[in-house]
Amino acid sequence: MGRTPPGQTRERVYRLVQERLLAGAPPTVREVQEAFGFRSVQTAREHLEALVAEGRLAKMPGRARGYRLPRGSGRAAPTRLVPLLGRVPAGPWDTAVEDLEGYLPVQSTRAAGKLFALRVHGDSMTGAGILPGDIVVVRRQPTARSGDIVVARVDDEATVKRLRMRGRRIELHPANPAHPVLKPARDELTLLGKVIEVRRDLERS
Amino acid sequence: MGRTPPGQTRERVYRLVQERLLAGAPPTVREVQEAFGFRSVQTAREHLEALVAEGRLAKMPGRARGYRLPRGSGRAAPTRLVPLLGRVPAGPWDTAVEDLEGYLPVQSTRAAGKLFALRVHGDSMTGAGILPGDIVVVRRQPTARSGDIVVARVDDEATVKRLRMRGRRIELHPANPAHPVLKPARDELTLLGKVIEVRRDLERS
DNA sequence: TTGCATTCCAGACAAATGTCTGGTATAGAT
DNA sequence: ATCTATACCAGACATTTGTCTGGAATGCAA
Repeated sequence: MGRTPPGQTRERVYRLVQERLLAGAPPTVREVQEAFGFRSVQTAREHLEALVAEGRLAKMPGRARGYRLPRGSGRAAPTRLVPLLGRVPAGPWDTAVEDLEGYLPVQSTRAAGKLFALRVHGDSMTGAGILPGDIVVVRRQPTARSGDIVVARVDDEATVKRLRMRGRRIELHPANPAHPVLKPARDELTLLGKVIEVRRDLERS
Repeated sequence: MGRTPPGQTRERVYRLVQERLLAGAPPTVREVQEAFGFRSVQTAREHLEALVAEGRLAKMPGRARGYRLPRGSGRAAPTRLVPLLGRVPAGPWDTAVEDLEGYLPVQSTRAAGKLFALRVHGDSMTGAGILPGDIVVVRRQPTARSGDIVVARVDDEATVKRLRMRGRRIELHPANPAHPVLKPARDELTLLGKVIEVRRDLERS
């Protein structure tokens, strides 16, 4: 019947798909139909196919809930859910995955290793812009380069520090003059991983 | 045949579902079947139903791709794709949504207003742990409380500062002694929104 | 042994869902 | 007027997909 102005409904369909994608899964054609009160499935389908033709949506023909956002339009880097651990993994990796506070979505280009997240305690890295309460996303890796900010366990204590290589010696530098530089012996130190992202929530405060 | 140890395959099924959910849509039962080489659909279904019974997954019975993560298990707060803007929105909101660098997933409890993200230029907030190159997630709102970190436009220049109310006067405080406190007149200032999250990428550096 | 739980298989049914054919109505351009 | 494009409808068909029934193999405990 040509009721709504051209392109107007189209836009709302696009937004619905985007919304549903983030809610967990894209809508079915019939869900779109009902969401807009179309009396025919085909109407919803035409809008969706038009969006695909415009390049604003991608689709997997035949598959249920086959409409997606096209590549590069948001999730260029693969997104992963990373566990936010309450305590630092103590023993072997598997055992400590118990007490977690939740998960947070992280985009990582090198999604290779296992990622986890930690809440920072203490103010030893404030000079590097890492404040108490911040969350650091860590990639588990046994080594790191000088200058990297790392999470390490020294004497059963987990800390976030900047790694410095002094010849063969390892130093852990805080970014706060009130804290000392740690110079642990090799066997006192376990490198848990490298900090690849820092996050701070300012909403609940 | 009881081939794999108890719970082992279950764990991998769970991770597959989680992975697919972030990739756009949860898998179908038969996709799980094929991913693990099961020769029966039912085997995949049993693993999925077991995960639901354990409370690790939720499902919408009958619906295609009906398996989700249960509430509170990661996406307690709804996740949204937030546009990372290259420049600060100049005119009215709609016009400036053009040049964006991408989207990033953000969990927000109060998903009320519109969110956008900006890359920070300059070192005026280093004292508050916001460094040059950091990304701030901003909730668009016309007002803010004293003490909030906000994004404001002053003289066609966008800045991130801490808002202070001095009686009826508004002051924008940097967190760096090298920068001056801004005391703009009412009509020189446009409050774009409140910073609700800070992110720093340490991977590409 | 018996029982029970777990893991897996074979084959089918039924609901959900993508797709298609043919049509109406309105607006604008030629 | 004629043509074209857009927005929509009606009814169907075919595939995808969730679900079910019945069973077999393995390990563990009573």
